[in-house]
Amino acid sequence: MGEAEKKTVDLAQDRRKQILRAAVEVFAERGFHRTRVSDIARRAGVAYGLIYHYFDSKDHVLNSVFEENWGVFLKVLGDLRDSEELTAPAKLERISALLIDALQVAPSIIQVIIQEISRSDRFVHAEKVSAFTGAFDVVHDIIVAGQAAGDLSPRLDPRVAAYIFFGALETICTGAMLGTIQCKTPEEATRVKATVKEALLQGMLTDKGSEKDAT
Amino acid sequence: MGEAEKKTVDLAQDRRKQILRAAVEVFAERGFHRTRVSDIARRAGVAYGLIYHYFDSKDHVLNSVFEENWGVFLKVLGDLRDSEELTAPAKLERISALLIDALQVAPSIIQVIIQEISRSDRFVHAEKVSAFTGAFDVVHDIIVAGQAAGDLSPRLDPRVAAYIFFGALETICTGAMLGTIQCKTPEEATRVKATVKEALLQGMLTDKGSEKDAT
Amino acid sequence: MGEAEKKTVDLAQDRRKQILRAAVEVFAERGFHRTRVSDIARRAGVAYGLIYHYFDSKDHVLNSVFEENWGVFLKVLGDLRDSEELTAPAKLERISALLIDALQVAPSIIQVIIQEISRSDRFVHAEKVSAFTGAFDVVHDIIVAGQAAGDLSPRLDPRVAAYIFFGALETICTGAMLGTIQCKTPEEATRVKATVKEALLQGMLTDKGSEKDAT
Amino acid sequence: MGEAEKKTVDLAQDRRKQILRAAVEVFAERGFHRTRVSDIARRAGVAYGLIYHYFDSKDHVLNSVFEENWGVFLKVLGDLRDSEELTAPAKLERISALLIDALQVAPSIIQVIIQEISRSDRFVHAEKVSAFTGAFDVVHDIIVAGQAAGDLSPRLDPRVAAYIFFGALETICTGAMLGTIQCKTPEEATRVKATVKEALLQGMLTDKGSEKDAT
DNA sequence: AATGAATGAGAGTTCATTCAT
DNA sequence: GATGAATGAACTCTCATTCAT
Repeated sequence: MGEAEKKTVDLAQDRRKQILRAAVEVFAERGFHRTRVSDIARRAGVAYGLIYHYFDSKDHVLNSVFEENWGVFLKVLGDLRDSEELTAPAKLERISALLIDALQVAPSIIQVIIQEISRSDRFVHAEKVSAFTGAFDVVHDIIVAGQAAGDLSPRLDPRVAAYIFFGALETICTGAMLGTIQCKTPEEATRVKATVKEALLQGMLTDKGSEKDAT
Repeated sequence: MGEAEKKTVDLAQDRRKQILRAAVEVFAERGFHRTRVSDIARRAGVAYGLIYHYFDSKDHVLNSVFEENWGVFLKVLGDLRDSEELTAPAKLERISALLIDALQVAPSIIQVIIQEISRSDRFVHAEKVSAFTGAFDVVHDIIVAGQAAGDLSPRLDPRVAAYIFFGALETICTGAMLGTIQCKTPEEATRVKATVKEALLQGMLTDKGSEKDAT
Repeated sequence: MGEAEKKTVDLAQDRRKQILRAAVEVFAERGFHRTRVSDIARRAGVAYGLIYHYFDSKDHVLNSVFEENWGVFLKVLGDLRDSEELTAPAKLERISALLIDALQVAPSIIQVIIQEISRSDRFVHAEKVSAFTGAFDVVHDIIVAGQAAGDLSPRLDPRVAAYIFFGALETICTGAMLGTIQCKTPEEATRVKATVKEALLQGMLTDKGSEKDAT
Repeated sequence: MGEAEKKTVDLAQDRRKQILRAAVEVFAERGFHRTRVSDIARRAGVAYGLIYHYFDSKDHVLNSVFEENWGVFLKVLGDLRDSEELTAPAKLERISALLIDALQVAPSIIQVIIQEISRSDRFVHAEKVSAFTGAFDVVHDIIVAGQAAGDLSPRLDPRVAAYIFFGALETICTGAMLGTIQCKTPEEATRVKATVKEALLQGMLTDKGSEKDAT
């Protein structure tokens, strides 16, 4: 490939990324289905026709957002699961930290993924479900391994626990996006992480509460 | 009001309920915006024009679903908060049990509320946000009170903890609706409730895990 | 079915017919693909949305034109073939007369069918091809039978002859629609029929021409 | 003009021809309006922008196909008409032979011309009509002359007869392109020509059929 | 000459909503 | 009350054409 060709390809990739970035922004603001193709175009500063140069359809744009962002996250999750250096609780803590940090770096992307992952066409678009279940499976595996190692409570249904873990994180993302959870500065993020760790790992109870609760 | 008139009103109320029930079903199946007014009508067994006799618009139908169902739940939550007989942890446990039980009785309603509460039109429709924040505030208040009473960990940011609590329950609802969490029989429900209690209140860690984690 | 319902059905059928008539007119004038759905609507004096009440799509409108007109013609052709009272030449003559008469009664319909039967999406829309081959088969059968009875020249390839027969008629239709063949009055029609009969059955040659041509 | 310049012009002409050839192929396969400019380009192995160096528009490409192919045919037809060595029937036979032979050499070109000549845009693009009427006039003139010479039946309306003649040939072309008329090998072509001659000149009737028909 | 990114008019289709019956 | 025919705004997608490189 010559220099000139390479440059052209790069430019094309840039345009693609530019459109994708714009799409993420407007999807985050208005939601996928309230977003018109022309909204994406306007935000990207291009004609709407151009979007069809780079993507097959509006749906395809969303899918690309998923693939090119969630895929990376999934990869990291997978590596984490397979790591032998960390205990299960440490892995879970790491995952929540990852997500909360991502929230600071790229809140829109997280928002879109979280929002649209559970869109009702989920029954139709298998990729999205599998995107979700992919991450779910990792957490599920970590919990099972943690129980086997004696680090996590054997009284947890690992499947339900994985849902709880994800749900907690998802809602924090939503809160962050709504601005009802402050999570912009490193300090704020640290505070959020601490609460997640406390609530999910140590439990919300104090010893006192725990005693009373001894049913 | 004469007998005849009263009967007419009752019949009208029946029709309204009939449409609302149908709406909940199809909203649950397809999501609000993928549902056509004619879908609701077909499910209800009426002509679609009739829906405009009882509701101003399609949006209005959804709002009614919220008001007439979530409102009831909110009332119960409020009463629970104000109860002086229960500790904060017991109140939280009660709330999760309420929701999980509701999931068995009226899964569609829960699904619709959960699905649409976090929809992107939330910025537009204030009722829905307030519907959500109404419930959120209750949980928040309970957590704050629990911390004050020494029953709940003072290390929790109460706002974040409330989100975590809600998120966990929300995702369980989603899992139940997707069929990936079994929650139909009383036994299954009990098991789910137990995991929620264990994970959120006691924490996922065992003592062993807890020691290792003593950072 | 009550009177009222029946009337409603009739009115609906009327609207359908009204749209179909308008469609035939504009298809004849501009061709199918140059015709916008809104053109049909304007001609029919309705909103374009209404067309989608009665037809699934623009394609469907065309298909309906085919089915509801060509189908009738095909039926007549089939009956003609099966008639035992007429010789093959008489049947062919009858067919050409049928078409030329139809041209006076409903020129637009004939034009649309002729024009669009050979549309290039013919490879896609099997109905139209079969519409054509249906008619073709009848003529083919008549020619074969005529040869067997000794009424038609055994030197004809029946398949090619059927094409010739149809092509001659088709082009006359085109000419009539272009206005280059006068075929409006009964006298003109008679004259056209006579030439068709003369050219196709007797042949264009005179005896004199025939002798010279005796290769 | 220097050698180099001339070579450039030739190359330019080659490119033009290359595009035109590609256009004919895809027009034949998909029809003019279903063909995208990019289809032509892909088939020609050039960028679609280049087509606009050689042609003003997509329409212009089609027009060029007409002019540069039909024009040649028209010239031959004109010469044939003016020939004093052949009788009218011989001329007609020659024309049909010309077309059927062309069908073997360049079926796509014939197909495109036949298909698009009778398209609905005919009212818009005068060239195409005149292309058609040019050929029509020749046949018309030949028939009139043949009648005057006593070689062709005086009972024919020469205008209608010319249409019949053309229509027969046109449909044979269509059949050949659809593959329903075998016309590839010289033997097959001969057979087709024989049927055309028999049907149009001698007539389809046998003497027996002729007697019965003596109305 | 050659490329293909960029543009935007234009077309088909959907569906919430209105309203005459 | 009840129906569904009728309307048209809104939206996605196509593709001929232009133009900077």
